[in-house]
Amino acid sequence: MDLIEGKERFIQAWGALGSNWGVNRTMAQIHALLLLSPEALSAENIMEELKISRGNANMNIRALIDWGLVYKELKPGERKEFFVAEKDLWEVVKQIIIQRKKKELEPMVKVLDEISSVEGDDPASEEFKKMVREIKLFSSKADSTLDTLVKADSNWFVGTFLKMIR
Amino acid sequence: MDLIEGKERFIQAWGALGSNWGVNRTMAQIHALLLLSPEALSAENIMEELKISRGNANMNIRALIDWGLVYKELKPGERKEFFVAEKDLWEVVKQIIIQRKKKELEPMVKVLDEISSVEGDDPASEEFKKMVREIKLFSSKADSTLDTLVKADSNWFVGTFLKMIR
DNA sequence: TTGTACTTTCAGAAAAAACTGAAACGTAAG
DNA sequence: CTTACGTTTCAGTTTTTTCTGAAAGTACAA
Repeated sequence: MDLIEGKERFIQAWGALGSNWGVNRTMAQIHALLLLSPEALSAENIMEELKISRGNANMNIRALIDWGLVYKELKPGERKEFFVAEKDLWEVVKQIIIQRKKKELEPMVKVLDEISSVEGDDPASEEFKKMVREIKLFSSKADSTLDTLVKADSNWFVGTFLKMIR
Repeated sequence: MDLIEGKERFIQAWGALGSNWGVNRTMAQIHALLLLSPEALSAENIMEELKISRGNANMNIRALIDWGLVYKELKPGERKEFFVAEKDLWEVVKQIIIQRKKKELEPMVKVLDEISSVEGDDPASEEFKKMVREIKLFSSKADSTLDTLVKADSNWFVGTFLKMIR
């Protein structure tokens, strides 16, 4: 397998993976391309390599920046913008956790709070409220566990964690 | 807020959450409905409550069973099949981890193995191989961490983990 | 064997998500 | 001010995903 082919395979695989992670296919492919690229790339470079339109490239690059997975880089003298990926994978995972926690877990907790106030003391209502309380408890625990995880650093994660819990 | 309304809100919210977790909206709504239901429900019950077609109900129920999130329950004397949700949320999360690890992480590791054999010792190829090795290392660690996590039991998760890592 | 009650399948329809390309916009240099 | 170079936006189109409904399949009982 040669380099071109290898890159291609990786970009495809990373794209497929991303599409299950709240990151659409193209967004993940752009990230993959940047991950493999030692130098910063311009929007044009990305459009060419992935054969996508300017609009698509621009929108997905912005989204990656919002997710904190890609950074803008301005070269002195150049008017064009260049982009580099966050290459520390633990950092990438952390960013995804942070973003998704905010976008998913927190709204869920809000709904749970609201619906825990259903009226009625019949068995069905009591049952419902009990289930809601349980889910709320679990969510809060998940929330704070993720917070702690995100504060932990890379070395701790890859090194100590495993030994500690065995 | 009354019970009907509360259930409705919960089903909507759980559906939205699921759609970001590799579980489609309807599948997650069926799971939500079953979670709230003290008794097992038939396909018909589910079709009515969620206003979906028989085909859709059937396909999503099967998928939930495949994911290990819902169980079939046969009532003696009844020909119809009934369904109950796995109600232990830690069990639910574990199942999702197991399934997604298999469907996503493992194929990724396979691709990484393949592409780590790119030929060429020019700087670009070396750079590429270095990146691939790093990603592979990270993936393996994630893989075994998740394995360990999945083996741990619910009480450990909700109780000890937090204290341990603080 | 036939009827009945239920489940499964799947082609086509509908809905949702992603992409394109061109026009509008912003900004620095001339 | 105007041109040149680059970025952003978004209406319309394409692609992908999900859903429907009817037909086919299965299994038990009479």
